[in-house]
Amino acid sequence: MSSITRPSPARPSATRDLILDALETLLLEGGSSAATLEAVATRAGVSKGGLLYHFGSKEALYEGFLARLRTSAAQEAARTRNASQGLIAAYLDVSTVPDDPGTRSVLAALRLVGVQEVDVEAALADTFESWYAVIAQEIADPTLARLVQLVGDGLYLHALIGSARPEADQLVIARIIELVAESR
Amino acid sequence: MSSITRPSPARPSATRDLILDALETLLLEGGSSAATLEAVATRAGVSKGGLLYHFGSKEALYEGFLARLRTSAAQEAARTRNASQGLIAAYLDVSTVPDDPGTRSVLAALRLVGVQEVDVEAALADTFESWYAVIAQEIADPTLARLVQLVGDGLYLHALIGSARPEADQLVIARIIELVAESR
DNA sequence: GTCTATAATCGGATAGAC
DNA sequence: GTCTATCCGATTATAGAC
Repeated sequence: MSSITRPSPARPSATRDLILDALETLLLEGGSSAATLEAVATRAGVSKGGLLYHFGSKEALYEGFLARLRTSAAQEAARTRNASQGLIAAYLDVSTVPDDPGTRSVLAALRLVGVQEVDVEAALADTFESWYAVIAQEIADPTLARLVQLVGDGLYLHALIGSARPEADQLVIARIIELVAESR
Repeated sequence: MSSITRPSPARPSATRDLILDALETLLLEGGSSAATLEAVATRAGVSKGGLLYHFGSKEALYEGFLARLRTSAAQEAARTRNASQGLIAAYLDVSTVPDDPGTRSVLAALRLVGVQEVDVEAALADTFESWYAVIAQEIADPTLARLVQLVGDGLYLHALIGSARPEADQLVIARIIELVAESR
């Protein structure tokens, strides 16, 4: 019966994702003030009106972005969970790679912290939480697990402000791996 | 000769600091979008025109804020350097206290990351750098020093998104202290 | 030094054609 | 589903009185 012409407005359409990609890129380039509806639309190759068909307001746009962040982070965490070996190293490494899709989304979301329209903080907290679950599965000692998480988050913060130190950070990661090995 | 009526516009006046305090508070409460010139002026108890006498533009206002961040962070680092004993614990503890004046300024600045007008990232990088210098003075092993810094920055990030875990984080801090002690 | 207009611009959102 | 045109409110910045 319900073969509606207009697809359920909350579901993946090609344009929807293009728009969210454009938003992400603009957030990374110039923060939330650069991400005007006009700019996002243009970057996505549609008009402002076209964008507003998919996301009825700026708030809806932000919510769409955070929804995608949550689901993709959860998926990535699940995938990593199975990869199992070298999990900690992989987790810490990815935090230092600004080109990784997951890292890009998190860094973009970090630039959205503080906006009125949506609760970015909660979405990020959930994201970090889903990764902590993966870490905790590998490290029995909860204090050490939290320590690993905090180092990873520190790496994110440095990626955010562009003050990473690749060589030093690799040594830190190696040291962490040692600590984890000793704890078993 | 030059006994100008108007004080050198870049120097501390009571109102100037009130305005910067107001900006800081508004950034913490509602992010950069909440910090309009009007809102900042009202919060500081002056009119928009009054504010613009001290800071000729929004960019100038932001620069004033970052300048104060740099100098106060440098001063705090210098002070801590002399306190010397329990330095690492103090450094990590303060990262978890959102009421500490220094922490407040850093968190406010973090909410400014990505704005067009000024280079917030560079100011924050300098701030973190001045603390690293203090840490490195206490910890001979540079890898361990960086690890301590990363944990501290992870704590900042969690303070930013409101996902700190006071008990767990205290245990992590205790563990770090042990690691530092062992390394001597 | 501080205030009250006021100008100029920009961003979000609606209406309606195609 | 996408576009153009338009409206409206908010925001930065200026001008000039006190």
